[in-house]
Amino acid sequence: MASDSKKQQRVTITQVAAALGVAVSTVSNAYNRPDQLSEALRKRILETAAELGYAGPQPLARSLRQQRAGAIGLLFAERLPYVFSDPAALLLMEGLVQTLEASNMGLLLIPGRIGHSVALKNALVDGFVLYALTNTHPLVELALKRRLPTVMIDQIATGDAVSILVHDFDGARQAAQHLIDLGHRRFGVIFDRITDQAQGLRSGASISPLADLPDTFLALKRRFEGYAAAFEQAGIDWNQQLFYECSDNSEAAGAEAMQAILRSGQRPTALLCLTDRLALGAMEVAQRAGLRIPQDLSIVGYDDIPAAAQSRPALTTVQQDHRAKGRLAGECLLALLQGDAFEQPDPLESRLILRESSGPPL
Amino acid sequence: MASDSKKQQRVTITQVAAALGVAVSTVSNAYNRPDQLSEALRKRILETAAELGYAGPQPLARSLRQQRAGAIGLLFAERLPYVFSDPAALLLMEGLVQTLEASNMGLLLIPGRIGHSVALKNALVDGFVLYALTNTHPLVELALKRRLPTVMIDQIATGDAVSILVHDFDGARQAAQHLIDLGHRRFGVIFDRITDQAQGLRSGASISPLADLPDTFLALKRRFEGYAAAFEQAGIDWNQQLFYECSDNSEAAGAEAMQAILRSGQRPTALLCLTDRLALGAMEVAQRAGLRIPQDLSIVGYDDIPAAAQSRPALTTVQQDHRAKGRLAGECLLALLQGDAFEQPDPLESRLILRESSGPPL
DNA sequence: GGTATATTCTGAAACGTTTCAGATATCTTA
DNA sequence: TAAGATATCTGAAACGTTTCAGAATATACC
Repeated sequence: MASDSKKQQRVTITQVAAALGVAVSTVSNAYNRPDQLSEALRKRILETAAELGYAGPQPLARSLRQQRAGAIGLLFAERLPYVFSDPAALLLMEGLVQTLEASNMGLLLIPGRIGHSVALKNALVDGFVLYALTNTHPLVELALKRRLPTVMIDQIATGDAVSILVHDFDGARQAAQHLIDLGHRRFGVIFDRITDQAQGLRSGASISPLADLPDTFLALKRRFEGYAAAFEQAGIDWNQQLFYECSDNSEAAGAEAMQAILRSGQRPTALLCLTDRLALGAMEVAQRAGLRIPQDLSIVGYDDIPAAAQSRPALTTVQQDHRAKGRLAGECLLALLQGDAFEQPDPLESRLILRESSGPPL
Repeated sequence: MASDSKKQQRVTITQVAAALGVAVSTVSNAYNRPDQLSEALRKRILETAAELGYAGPQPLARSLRQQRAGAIGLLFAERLPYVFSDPAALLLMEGLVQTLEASNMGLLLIPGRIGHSVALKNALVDGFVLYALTNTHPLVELALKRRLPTVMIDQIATGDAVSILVHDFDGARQAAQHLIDLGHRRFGVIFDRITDQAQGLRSGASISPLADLPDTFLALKRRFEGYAAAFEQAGIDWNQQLFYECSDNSEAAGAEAMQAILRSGQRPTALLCLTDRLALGAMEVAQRAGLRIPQDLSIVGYDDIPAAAQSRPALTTVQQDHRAKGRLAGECLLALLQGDAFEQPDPLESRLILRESSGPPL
């Protein structure tokens, strides 16, 4: 009996059954249906299992048989570590996990490096949540190929998927309208990357919200449209405003944008930032350059991440309930898994939160 | 052919093979070993698969056959959503995910509600990372029962598991020594829950670091011992100090602790907090009560979370590299999975970061 | 033309469970 | 005591792949 080899053989249910001379199904029942066998035999089985070092029914085999993985997969455009530094994403995940936990489901974070999709193809999940992806992203297609229940956040669902949307148009329009009402006429707009190579300062024409950008985040597009609607109503020429495309969504990127805007010579009196992280980075640089906020420059963000309320001055921003978004995504996916009647949920509200970073221009 | 029923039958590799009159193994090879069949046939197979709506080899079956899940599981004492609000845990996860991503491994967040361990028993993973658990926590035992490669963070490993440890004793001693050197003699110590019911203000004797608390976090114990060592060397009586046991690790809990300390009448000149979150909560309350920091009260934290550098005044604290800790955990686990030679890694460094929240007593 | 070598494809045995219809044995009930 | 109900256990068929030794066919070489 050469058993103590380095690569120890895993003990299986069959061996436990053989050791006791009972049927495999009886051992299975000992674990899963205690009412199906006598208490005495069950106890003997569990004891023998412990002696032999049986680790209990192997989840992979059980899952194959039952055709369920007990987890849902979260797919994300950025490299995985990034998600842990993004406050909005974290709140969303918190909400998602809250719902899943109640159903005893796990959350699998799937590494999504472009071009290397093996992890996605092999992910042991019962469904997907797609987040921060554009409709044309290669991972989306691959995920849909899996033909699992799917919910897409901030994206128009394709196929049988469910969409979780927010009223981004309204939120953005409120933000722009607020600044217009305060008397602003010259704007800077700072936004996350929409092209492969972030282009920095851009002309308004090149990113007209109506131009069909090849591969754009829906939320970003909707927000542009909201800004544009407010501009148009006030007779403000979109093409005359200053735009800056960042390389990513981070405070550092926002800071870089602000520096470029300062260098540009054109001096907007108000900044519309497509995320709070960009806004906070820009604010810091503006202050360091001696600008008073909001007297010399008004700044309005988007998302209302926790840091927005704590900055000095506190950031005026558009609030959306990221946690609720995550919870809703989880609920929709669980409903889908149960085969419940299919129904697209209503878009979530977003509303302007007035704080200290916006005021009338001097 | 009643095929379009509600619960659509999943297409399998067998059906694809049958449709083309080729062997199942050939279809499998078309997906996994393109060099094993002619390009022409492979193309036909893939086309037929697409027509039939075959989603590709089902991961569960493949995983069972290959005996690998392609993910590792993270186990956590707190309810799952909590982890997303804990800066130290997030940094750790970021590091962990960074390592895993490089090996195309996913990270499964396992819901760990006590008493309901079904998710843990069924988790489809190749190994575990245990974090923020005490050695006697029921989940630990259950995880070890799975007999998978395991790394335990901030915990002495049992069985074949690997331990990731930090020099907490040194870090804590440095923190206490720093305050002693500044001239402090009366201390308050604020710490996270160590008993089922958090007890608030406690006597020093009841939590003597040498008393064997039944179910304590190792890191917390080591930090106590570090404080105690510094106290003893300076002739400061541990039992005369003021202790407060919080109900959880949060800013709110730290705030509550500070209020209790203020009400107690005893007024320490310095506060040793076992985490930065507790320290920041306490600092806020102290300031609101009119205390100047550090003149009226010095505060030293532990962890060096990002918020520590940004508080006013910036928090003096003990730094540990949470990201590196997560990375190391990932590397150890991957090595274990590969069957590499087993070796306990050295504990990580921790060192005092001097900032503005500590100074000589008035 | 015959042997050796590639190339392409196949069959059957795993992987380790759960499930469910049925086989025994035991208990009620009239 | 016969018949029905109940409790306990069994056997075999899935679940959907991958793997690997070998069969069949084509290609190369002397």
